[in-house]
Amino acid sequence: MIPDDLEVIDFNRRLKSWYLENHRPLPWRETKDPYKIWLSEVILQQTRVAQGLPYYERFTEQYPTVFDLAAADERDVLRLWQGLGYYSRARNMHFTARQVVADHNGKFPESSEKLLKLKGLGQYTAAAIASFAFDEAVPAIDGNVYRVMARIFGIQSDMLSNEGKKEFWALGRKVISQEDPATYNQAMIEFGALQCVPASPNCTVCIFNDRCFAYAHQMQGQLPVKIKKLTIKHRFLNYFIIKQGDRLAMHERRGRDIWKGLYDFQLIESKSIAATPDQLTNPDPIFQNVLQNGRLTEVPKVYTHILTHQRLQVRFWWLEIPGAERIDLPQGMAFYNHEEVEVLPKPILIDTVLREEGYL
DNA sequence: AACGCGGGGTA
DNA sequence: TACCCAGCGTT
Repeated sequence: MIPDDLEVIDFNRRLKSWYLENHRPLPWRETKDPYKIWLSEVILQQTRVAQGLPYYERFTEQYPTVFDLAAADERDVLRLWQGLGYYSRARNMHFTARQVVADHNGKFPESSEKLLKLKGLGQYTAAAIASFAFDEAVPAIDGNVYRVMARIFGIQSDMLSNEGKKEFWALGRKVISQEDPATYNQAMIEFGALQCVPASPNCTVCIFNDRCFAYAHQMQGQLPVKIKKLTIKHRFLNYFIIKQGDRLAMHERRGRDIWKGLYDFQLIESKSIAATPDQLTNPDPIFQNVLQNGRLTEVPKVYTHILTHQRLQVRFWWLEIPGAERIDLPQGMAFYNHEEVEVLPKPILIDTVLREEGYL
């Protein structure tokens, strides 16, 4: 199971040969530019290649260098990120771009240890950039690689526990090719993505089936071990889309909750699904005043929006204010015209509803 | 060490 | 449904 030096050499020879024949041509593999590699790695955190690819194209076009990204408004960065999820990635990326420009003259630090200090770069991403851009011999272990290692080498400890991670990373340091660490890391990731897939891998055609622990013991379905306790929270959101003319009242979400930095509407959260608006309580006198002055139209559909950790049931009401005279909006809210609404970063749910309602 | 953080694809 | 995806930051 734990390979000796000769086995490591053989393993690397076969892995690299497999990679050279089978890898997908992906744009971030054609460059040594640490900025573009960083961009791709952040985009691909918890994100499939197919989903991230168009975002990578748009970001490299809109912000070709770290200076361009650093000069951008966070709002525009979030808007370009819209739909990718885990929006703290975009905020941290923007923050780090500014830091790289301000503190490092626009050049990325050239070791995984230094890269690790940057916001948004964890052990995996720091190692990936260090090996891909600077050929540092440090293993980059993502979900794919955990799976490949657990199966081939028979690692049965929990890959989500700190103890388990230590074991995987220690073995990774032992197995990684010293001659070509960049290709080794790319190959391990690609092997997990294409051959050693999570469900029903086709082991009969696998180049490692003669030395794979999982295949020998028929434990592909058991490995890797991931012990996760995820509690899903049910929430009921009620949105009032305050509208006057073509303008909508929106505000930026703040604090410790989902969609931080994105824009949404007047929200009243309830303990259960609300049939009518008067079942919702909002003591804000300003909102009550808007409610008095507006014409309420309900969006008939109840939207169910699934996040990893929350299940949202969401209702919308249009609250149209007649005329054009100025009206006080609840704290933090402001009117945005059609063009502005379009460019504000919004949760994908909000974007979807505005489209289905014919506003966008 | 545990938890929170999106959205989409697949079996 | 359940699981997974080139994970990270906060507490």
